[in-house]
Amino acid sequence: MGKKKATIYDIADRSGASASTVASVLNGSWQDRRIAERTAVRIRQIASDLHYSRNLQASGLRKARSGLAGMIIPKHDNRFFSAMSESFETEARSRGMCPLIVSTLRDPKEERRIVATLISHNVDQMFITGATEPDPLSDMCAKAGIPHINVDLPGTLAPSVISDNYWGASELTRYIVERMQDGAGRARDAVHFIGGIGTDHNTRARVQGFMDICRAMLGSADPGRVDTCGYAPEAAEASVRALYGRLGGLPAGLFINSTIAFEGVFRFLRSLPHDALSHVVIGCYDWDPFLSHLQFPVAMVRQNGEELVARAFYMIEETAPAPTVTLVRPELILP
Amino acid sequence: MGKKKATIYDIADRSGASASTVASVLNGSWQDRRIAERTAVRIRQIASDLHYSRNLQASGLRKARSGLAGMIIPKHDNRFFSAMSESFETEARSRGMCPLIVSTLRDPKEERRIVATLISHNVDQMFITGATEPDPLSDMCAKAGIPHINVDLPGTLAPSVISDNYWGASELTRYIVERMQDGAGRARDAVHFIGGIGTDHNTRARVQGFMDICRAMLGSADPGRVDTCGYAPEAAEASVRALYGRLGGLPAGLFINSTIAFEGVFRFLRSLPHDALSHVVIGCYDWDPFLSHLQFPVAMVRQNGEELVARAFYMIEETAPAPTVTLVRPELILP
DNA sequence: GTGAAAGCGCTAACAC
DNA sequence: GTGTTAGCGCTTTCAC
Repeated sequence: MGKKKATIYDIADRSGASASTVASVLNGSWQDRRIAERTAVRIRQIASDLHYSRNLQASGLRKARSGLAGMIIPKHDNRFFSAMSESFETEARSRGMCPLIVSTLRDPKEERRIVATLISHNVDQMFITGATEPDPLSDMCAKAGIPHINVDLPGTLAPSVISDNYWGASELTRYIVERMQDGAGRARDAVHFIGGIGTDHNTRARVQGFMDICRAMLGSADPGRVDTCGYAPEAAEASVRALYGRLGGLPAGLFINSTIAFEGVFRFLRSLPHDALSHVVIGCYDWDPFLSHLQFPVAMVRQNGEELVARAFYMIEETAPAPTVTLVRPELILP
Repeated sequence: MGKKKATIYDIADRSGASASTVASVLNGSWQDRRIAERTAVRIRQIASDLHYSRNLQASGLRKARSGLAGMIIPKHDNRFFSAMSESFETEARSRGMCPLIVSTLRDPKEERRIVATLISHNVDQMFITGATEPDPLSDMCAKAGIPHINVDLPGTLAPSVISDNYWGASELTRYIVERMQDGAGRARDAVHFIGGIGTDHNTRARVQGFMDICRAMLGSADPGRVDTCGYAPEAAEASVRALYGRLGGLPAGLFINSTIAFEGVFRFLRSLPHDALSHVVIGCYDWDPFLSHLQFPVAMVRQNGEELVARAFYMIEETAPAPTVTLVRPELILP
């Protein structure tokens, strides 16, 4: 059964029509060709009898396209990126394309290997999301003549659509500092930044926003209050613990840079007596539903993955887009 | 730059070799053809000068394959499925295939549409994961001659690899009941099951395990203690609240069927005085790292997505596999 | 060790 | 309204 897939020739034979007639009926171009309704119906009937399925490889080869919309992401198992995947699928499908999403595990070498594979599969466009080194990838796409765009992390060779990390961090910091001031005058009256990677573009923008607001609202911004200890929970846990030791207690405010880092911080906080937490204002850059339900309130910054993807599609469809950076505001979610 | 991609003919022209020689050098079959090392080197040099990239569409068309490993999943934005995606990618890549993962949003119609698309793209194999109606999809794959397998939810027309839900639920129930017995003799000394969909295969298996252990350990299993109220947090929250009202307090044990349902239950529990929770034993079928860090202990069942995928690959590579069901044990994670 | 030629399934230009 | 024909870029006999 169905050993060999039926082709338009099989249908042409059975129907007495020619291959091109069959093809145009089956690929939707029959209106233009003014094929008779009767012919079309007959052909479709036979096609379904034979379980015909169009061979998009052959079609694509001929048309020099594939109908595949390619996207690379760092990880599938991540709320932010998996939400982007879903938006990407929706947008791709609404354009009649099949989404092809592949993860790179943040490895620059793997990024290149995978982009090469997608190019070989003739993807019609490439979304480069969260790439550690976007420019070499842009280069590869350019050489293959494939429209492409950077998402979430910017590059210099193609348009980029990224979160407004500076704005998000500023707002979150402002929220924290305002709340802190209710109990001003105490010692340890500063806000501390924990998590992220110092060389990462997004972390840098967030630190910048954090520092600027500290300077504006508190009169000073001490770099010693920023610990970009990485994203690992263990590192973040160690970081708060050390901080707690140094200060002899919790600081007035905590800016945690990602939910993953938050996991570690939370582990430490949970070990403290309950009322130790009552005076610290906590904010987390990134969103997770469970954080809304803890014993203490947490403000969060939720990135707008959907909008990032929508804008990226919009931009990639421009002719000759300039390598500009488009910022998309995240949302501040208050407890 | 790179407007038109280079083909083997461009390289043939420049190198003086024939297209077939170039092709075999560039696709790895040159060892068999005993192409001279010198020729190979020269060709590869020119290929890289021209930024040649193999056209897998043309290659696939000719070889009647695509190099694509297809998988459908219900959702990307889900810990379990996104973890499976990562395992799937690893396995696919190690076989030299490109993973093509598409989500269906649990809509049977969309499932069929997407499977049809993947078939049109000539995927070499199809992994049908968490499909609400797997059999029609099997049918489509069979007619197209595509090896396929069901994962996570079983079908009757193809081999299936699924979690041992009965075992997982039994173990979780046993854990809960054993702990409950420490404080036995109280009223409200029963364990209640909340969440999931009664008609869903997996939920049914879990309810079965739950009931069997209740019967074995507590002497009776009251169907009134099972509320498959769906997966929505709101529904689950309403369910515990009602239960609390009926019993005049919390039951001795709670079996929450999924982390999503848990979110709702948690919302209610949090509203209770802290010591109200000290006597209830809580288990959650499914795993989320944040649940390990709550104010009260939670036992969890963690499904082994990696093993599911590994087994599925193993089975799909069998010749003429029977439509058997392979069970993979989840892991009980104690607080 | 290498080349010539046929053909994978489809589309598009042109013919009638 | 529909048929004929020439490829898309590659692989694969078969020939030498």
